[in-house]
Amino acid sequence: MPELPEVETIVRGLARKMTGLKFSGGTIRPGKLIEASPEAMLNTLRGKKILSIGRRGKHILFHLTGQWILVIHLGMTGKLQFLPHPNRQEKHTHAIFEFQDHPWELHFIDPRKFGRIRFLRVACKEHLEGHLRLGPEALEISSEAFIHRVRGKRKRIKALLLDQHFLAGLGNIYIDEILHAAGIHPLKIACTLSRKALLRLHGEMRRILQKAIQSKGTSVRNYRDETGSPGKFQKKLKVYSREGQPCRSCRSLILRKVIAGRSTFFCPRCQPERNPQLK
DNA sequence: CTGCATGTTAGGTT
DNA sequence: CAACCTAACATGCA
Repeated sequence: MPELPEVETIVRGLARKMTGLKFSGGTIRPGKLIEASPEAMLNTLRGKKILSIGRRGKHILFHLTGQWILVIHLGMTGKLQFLPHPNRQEKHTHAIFEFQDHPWELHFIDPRKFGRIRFLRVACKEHLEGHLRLGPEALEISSEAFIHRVRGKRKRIKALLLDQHFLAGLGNIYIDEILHAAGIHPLKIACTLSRKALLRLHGEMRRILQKAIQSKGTSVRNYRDETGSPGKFQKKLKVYSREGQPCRSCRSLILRKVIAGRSTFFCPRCQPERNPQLK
């Protein structure tokens, strides 16, 4: 569920409350969500201080003393909740982290278990990048670098933007919204898009991601921030999950089609498959 | 019961 | 090598 704006919202919230805290212990359920054993992870964590909390793509990064990084990916249904200690665990709580001299705890909850908690010791930024293997940040890449990166890519634009190795941070919801705002059909082959179209795509990507961060993310199903609050951007969605409803720009009915294995929503009029000036 | 779900990746095919 | 599709992961919801 969480894409860049949701992860960014969580990271900002956690950074405000957790920077400087020192891990004291906790409870970790063994399972696929956790690399390494719970004991090993708790032993490594104990006594480490949180220097900063950041984000790379959809990964949450807790930078700790001793060059350790706690990397959390929320998958589809993962949640992080910062709660007063002690707090009851939910049915699908997989880890609880506790802190020295601080009466709050961090819960990691994930019903579908697509999330991951990893622990990396990295000497430098390049080392971390080698582990994550992500493309440039969607909100950091320049328009020229973006256009350059699309060159030679014969993938459908929807599939290309979903690929985290190409660009990090976008997911199914925001891609549909961005393509609609840019007037680009999701099946267009990326490298056939004009320079003008790519400039517009880059601009709409920035605009929509920033607006979504301002709205604290999109809660269409079960996304919640670290306090349990939903986002507000779902009120501003123009195409996602609106199959059969009129386009808010032109009143044409929104279509749904599976592309790259994912539900894709688009307006056939605002996002023509063929170049409009050719017809 | 069926179908679907905001993510990622492995494996097979074209 | 590039790109496509499907399945798999595990659970909840309409």
